[in-house]
Amino acid sequence: MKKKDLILRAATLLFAEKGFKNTSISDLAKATGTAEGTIFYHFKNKEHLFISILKNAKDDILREFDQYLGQMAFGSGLEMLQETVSFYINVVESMENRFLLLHRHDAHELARANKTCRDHLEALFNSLVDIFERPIVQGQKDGSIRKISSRKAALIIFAMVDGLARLNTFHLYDAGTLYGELGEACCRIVQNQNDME
Amino acid sequence: MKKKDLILRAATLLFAEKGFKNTSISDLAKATGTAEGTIFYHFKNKEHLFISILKNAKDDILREFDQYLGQMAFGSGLEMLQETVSFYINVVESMENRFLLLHRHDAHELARANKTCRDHLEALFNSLVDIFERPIVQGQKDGSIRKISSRKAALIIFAMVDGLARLNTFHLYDAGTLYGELGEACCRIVQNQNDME
DNA sequence: GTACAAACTGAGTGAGCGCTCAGTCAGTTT
DNA sequence: AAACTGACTGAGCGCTCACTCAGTTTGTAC
Repeated sequence: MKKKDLILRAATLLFAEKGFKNTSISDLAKATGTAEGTIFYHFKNKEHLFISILKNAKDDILREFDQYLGQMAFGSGLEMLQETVSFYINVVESMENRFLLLHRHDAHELARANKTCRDHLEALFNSLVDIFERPIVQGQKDGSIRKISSRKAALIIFAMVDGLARLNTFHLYDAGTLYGELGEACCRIVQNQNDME
Repeated sequence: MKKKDLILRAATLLFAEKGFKNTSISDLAKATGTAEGTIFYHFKNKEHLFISILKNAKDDILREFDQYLGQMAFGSGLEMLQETVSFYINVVESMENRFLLLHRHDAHELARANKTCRDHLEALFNSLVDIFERPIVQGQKDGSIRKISSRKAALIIFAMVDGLARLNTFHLYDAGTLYGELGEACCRIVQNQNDME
């Protein structure tokens, strides 16, 4: 079971770095020190290999959030939201190649043709939005967050946080310098304020 | 000069729809009713063709904003920002294939290896952020927008608006239902409020 | 009508691709 | 020791790709 894991690990890196189409089986074989045939012994074809990686990435990402958010206790929903946002940013950085896989177009392309792939992607997307929705719902109970559609607020915050993370990934802007403003922006979007209509 | 334009137009569509790597010269020749050789007569190679398209897309997008924002007058910077956001959303939809070109990973990939491509992409990115920064600066003059780094605020709003537009493009969520909340979120992020520190 | 260049053609080329398959080999079972 | 198993190999197949080039057509000036 050694080579199979080697292949999975190397493929995650290469697909994230160079893309699915731009990574050839021969690249993968060289990177792992295996024969090309070995790759097809373990995975039916290149597409199935990609889906295995996608599934792993999904599980890894969600496990990371479950572990962190499960052990933490928060004073208010708003506080929890703030923590979630900054943890999300950290996770994108620490699991850079997993997120690169998602931020690339490859997965979305495959999803159009392949049901399994689409299901994994949608499940992951929904779970990520869930992560932001949970603190919003709690904040609405404890009064720290105003009454709005929790799903819509979660989607907007997700779009903002993930959009910023993507700018970072593409090296268009060092998003690190924006994290302070990011937290403040989130607060302002959802928090209760007496003088607003 | 007829066939050259035909090729440019068809390539814009196909690269946006299927991606750079997934579109072959033979696809392009079929779509335009030309011979494969004609494509190489007009463009040195596939990469140069892509860069021509990228340059055109950049010019088209920026012209669109210049035309609209040049002719309009706004009551306040905050109002102008609101209008800019909703206009941005409209432009992404009406120029879907140009933005798809940017929202795909292809351009960013090429940018890593090709200086010209990187310059075009960076110029476009900076111009897009400029579009959001301008109303913020004005709003800070007329008092409708609080004192923050205008660049940082513009980046955050750009990340949010473009992130939402991308969700739409990838059909992960019908962002149309979020546009009301989007405008409100922008307001809350930047507007002056007496009871905030 | 002739001359010449620019625009265009499409069969052809070699490289690279995903994938197959007959076969090797170490380790386990009988 | 014979039979079997599962992991692994790499030459090779059919195919697609970006790109070339010798040749044809079209447009223009005299």
